[in-house]
Amino acid sequence: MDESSRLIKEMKKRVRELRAKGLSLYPSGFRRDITVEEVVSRFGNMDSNELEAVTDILTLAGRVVSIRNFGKAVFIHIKDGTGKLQAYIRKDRVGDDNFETFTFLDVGDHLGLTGQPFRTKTGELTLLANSVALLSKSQRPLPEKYHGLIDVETRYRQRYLDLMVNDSVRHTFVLRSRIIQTIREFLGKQGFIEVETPMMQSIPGGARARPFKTYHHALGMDLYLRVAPELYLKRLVVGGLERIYELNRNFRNEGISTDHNPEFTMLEFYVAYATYKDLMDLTEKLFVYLLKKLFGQLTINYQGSPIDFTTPWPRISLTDSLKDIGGIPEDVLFDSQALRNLARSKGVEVKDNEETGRVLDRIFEYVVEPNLVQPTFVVDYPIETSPLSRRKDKEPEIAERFELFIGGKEIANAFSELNDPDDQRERFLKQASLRDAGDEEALFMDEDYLRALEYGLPPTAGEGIGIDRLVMVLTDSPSIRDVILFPQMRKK
RNA sequence: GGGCCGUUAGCUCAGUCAGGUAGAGCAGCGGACUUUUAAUCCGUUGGUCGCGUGUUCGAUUCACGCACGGCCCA
Repeated sequence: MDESSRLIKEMKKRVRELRAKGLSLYPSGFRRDITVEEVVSRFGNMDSNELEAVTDILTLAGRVVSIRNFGKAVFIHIKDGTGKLQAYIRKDRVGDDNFETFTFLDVGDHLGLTGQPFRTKTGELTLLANSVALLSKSQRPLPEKYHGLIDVETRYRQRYLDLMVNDSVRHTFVLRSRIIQTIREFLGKQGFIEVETPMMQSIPGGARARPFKTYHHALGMDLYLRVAPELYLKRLVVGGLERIYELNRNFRNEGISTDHNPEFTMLEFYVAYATYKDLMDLTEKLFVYLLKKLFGQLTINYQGSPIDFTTPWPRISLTDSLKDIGGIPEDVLFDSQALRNLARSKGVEVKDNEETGRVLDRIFEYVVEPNLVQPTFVVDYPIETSPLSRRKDKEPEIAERFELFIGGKEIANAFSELNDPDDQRERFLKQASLRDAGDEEALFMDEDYLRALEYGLPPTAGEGIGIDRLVMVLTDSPSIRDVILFPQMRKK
């Protein structure tokens, strides 16, 4: 399709002609000695007179993003990884041969420049060029300079164009990197070590989710892409790694939405000799560290709503949240049939054989979750939807578990780990029967994991934080696709 | 999986209601211009109107199907 474009044909034809003339369109070896950012910081606050005294010859490089040609002089803007700078090229200064470059220069080409900084009469800091050198020829037209690239499909499929043209996109992904770096920094200071566990697993485990399946030819066996690292991380705690984390990709074979991408980044961390309550405190500390480090304040804006991370955050039980925030009457909450009827009346799809805990979950997602804009811990989940969580000693049907909600999204899920191998076996068996009944998200029995538990997992608490959703909140992005460089797309 | 919306030049968008084979700006191309910055001025090229089928003398326009995308729901 692109190949039939007249414009691209023209550009490629010109490239052939230039090559035929012996021009090097992709030369190597050009060395810049300064970035745009450094030019601005060194010379940005000097006035015209001060700049005239500057004798430094600067060498920089960047992509040409605009050209204003005056015949015997040209203004261009170049953009490098640090910013945008204007350059002024006069024929009488760079010489006739060098100035020839502008007979074939396109927006999109990479250019190397040497020259001195000065201020134009409109006051813009500009490089007065001594010489120019083509560093890399563009053979395709760039999106328009004023409106930029808007088409979301092109932005996702050809993210490099999006990054080139839309500055806020670059900012979002720089911030994403800083968020992840700061999390690692925090965890390191807290005595955690980072580990890497298999992404290809013969028994996918650790979360209720349908896995992707693949095949290893040499081993002759099926493998699954992991839906969570959880079971491997807890094996490591059995082995004596008491504070560990993994920050990497999970894969879930489910629908795509503004909050879901099939591959997504998850932080999971485990602390031996701790409970889920300790993790609530640690989570608050982590967020305060992040917010202060990144923004210098604890308040941000998400999609028009202020979010205040000042601690402590409210802790509310699942049932209280359904009553007080969701407006579900108490008598309905504890009446399985009434609950199903209510769910259906609200348009929530409920299967007949579905556990009551799952029904509660779905109603929660519908009536409570969107309202949890400020950071909120929801605690006390039913054991039946928490097959890897420890029971509360005094309420064995309730798990020692919390989920954290921010901006109406589930950001984290944590619990005191179930370390009783016999109870865990029972839970796996329950899941296996769900799987037999057709529940493709139910957990697989994992004998090897049970064996590890039989050696003794210390009392441990573990937490998972969805990094993509966290980045959404911190970068004010409405869709997960805005924080994943190459979101999953259908093949075109 | 369902509903709604979208797909027109390289990019950003009109036009479609009411059928008669399509326009603008930017970009491109030719020309002028040595402090412009959405440069300006003169001239000019460029389209499988997402794909297919149907209705019609005639379809970018109407109908149906499909593809891709977006939002909402599941």
